[in-house]
Amino acid sequence: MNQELSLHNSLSRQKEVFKPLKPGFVGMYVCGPTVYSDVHLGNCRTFVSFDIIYRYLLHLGYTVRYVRNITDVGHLLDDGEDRMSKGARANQLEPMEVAQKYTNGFHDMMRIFNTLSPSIEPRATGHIPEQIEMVQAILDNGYAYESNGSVYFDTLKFAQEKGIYGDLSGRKIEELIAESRDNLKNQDEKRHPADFAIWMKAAPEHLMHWNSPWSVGFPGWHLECSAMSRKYLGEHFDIHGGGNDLKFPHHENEIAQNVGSCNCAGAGYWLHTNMLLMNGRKMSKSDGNTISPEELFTGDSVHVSKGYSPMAVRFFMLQSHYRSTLDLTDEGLLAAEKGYKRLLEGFHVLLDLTGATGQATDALDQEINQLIDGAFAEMNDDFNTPKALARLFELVSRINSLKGGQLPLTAVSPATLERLQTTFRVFIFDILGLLDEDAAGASGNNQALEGVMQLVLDMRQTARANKDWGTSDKIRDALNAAGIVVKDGKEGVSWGLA
RNA sequence: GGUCACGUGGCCGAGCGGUUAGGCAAAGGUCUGCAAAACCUUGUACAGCGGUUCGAAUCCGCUCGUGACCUCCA
Repeated sequence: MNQELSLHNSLSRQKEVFKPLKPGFVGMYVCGPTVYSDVHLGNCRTFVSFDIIYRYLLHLGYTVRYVRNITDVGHLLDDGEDRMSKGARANQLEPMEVAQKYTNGFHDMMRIFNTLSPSIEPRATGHIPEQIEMVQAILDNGYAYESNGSVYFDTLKFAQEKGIYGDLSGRKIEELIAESRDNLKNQDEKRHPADFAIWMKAAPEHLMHWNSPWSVGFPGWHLECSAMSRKYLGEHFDIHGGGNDLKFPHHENEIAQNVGSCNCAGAGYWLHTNMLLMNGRKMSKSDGNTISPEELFTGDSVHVSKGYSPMAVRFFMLQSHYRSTLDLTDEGLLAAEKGYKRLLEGFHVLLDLTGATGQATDALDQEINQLIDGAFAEMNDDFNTPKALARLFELVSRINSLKGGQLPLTAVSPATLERLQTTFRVFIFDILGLLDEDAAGASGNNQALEGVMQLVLDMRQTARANKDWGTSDKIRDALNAAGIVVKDGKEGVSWGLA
């Protein structure tokens, strides 16, 4: 359990042992959503992935400052119009009203998926001065030039002098020269196609704009993350994360801006999550290959046969590694839903286990401890949730066997049983961030149902004792029809929601 | 076109040179009044063709296929 944490660093393209800059503390920046439309599932997968990473770092005992921004400035469209203001005009709303609406929706969805809130959630529009300062610093260092009120990053000069441009995304400046398309707006203002705007002069009708030394305008595409990560995490910090599709140009340019402004590289470890696919293609809001979280929950979509609960979906995501693509399919979701229930049911059974009287030297006792250690070891290996889950499921088999009598509790020590119970609780709820959906529905405000079920099952037991199979089966079938499953065990009857 | 990934048993999905991944589904068995649940057993998979190696799903090459990035995108 005291193993080191290793993680895959996109910069080196290999696993590295994680060493925080300051022992005990971790600074992590994750690129957040652009709030000009509803979140979609792909976003959710990424943020669930980083939620696991955040939770596991906390579990390891780190004090983590988790910064995840809200992009409410918007980015340039091909026609040069700011996305935020475009949405505003279409809906006759203030730009900030649009941003707020979708920010709220994003927060609601993050809550539904049971992700922890970041420590700081800075907004791009709230950090215009910091961004202007960074533009100025880059200009002062000679890595940007002003052109017609806009300021562009001098990518070619930066690449030649620093020699690091392209390190993250594996690109070469020569290739950029050859491949860059020339259909960008203000192309003529740029010295080189690979140059990118860090300050844009606003067109007169542009709604979102601010004063700056160069023009009334707005910050460039990639600047906010550089400015805000530095403000809250410093010139050097530990982890920077985001979706794979942000690697280039967004993250590459972020690094360039960091180095270009203060000669500091920003994050030491770059983590990238892979894409959520549907029908084998990237899920994307721009090309319509998408299913909204709501549609997935309600089943109101041609892509699914039924609705899936948020935790079933979260579990589905945890069954693959964050660096692998994950193909959303109805069959996959169905399997995940059952697996999730099996895991939670195993936890419930485990809580009721008592009477462990074995020794730590018993083979079963040792096996259980090894599986527990294994689950943590898998998490330490680049947050391998699918493998950790595999160990947990092997433990579920042991747990059920202990309950059913196929394995003896006399071969498990009290300490190990307690460790197992603690581990399951910690793993399922704290690390994997799952919620007990059954418990939420069956207990708490549902004391009445508990009482009724107790009565009904008592009556059924009486009937069974009298070999009145007609009555007992009628009760069972009626409960089944009502969505309640009766489970006859060796030591009594239990029930659960189907 | 350039760059980079990936192609695993019925489905999903781990795997990073030698050992059972795991989940779902399926078959047989145990348990049960009958079921359900649970437990046990079973599948001998790694796109194709070569190569390296005592040994390859795992390394190398080629072929085919799919995808991502190169343009806003998690």
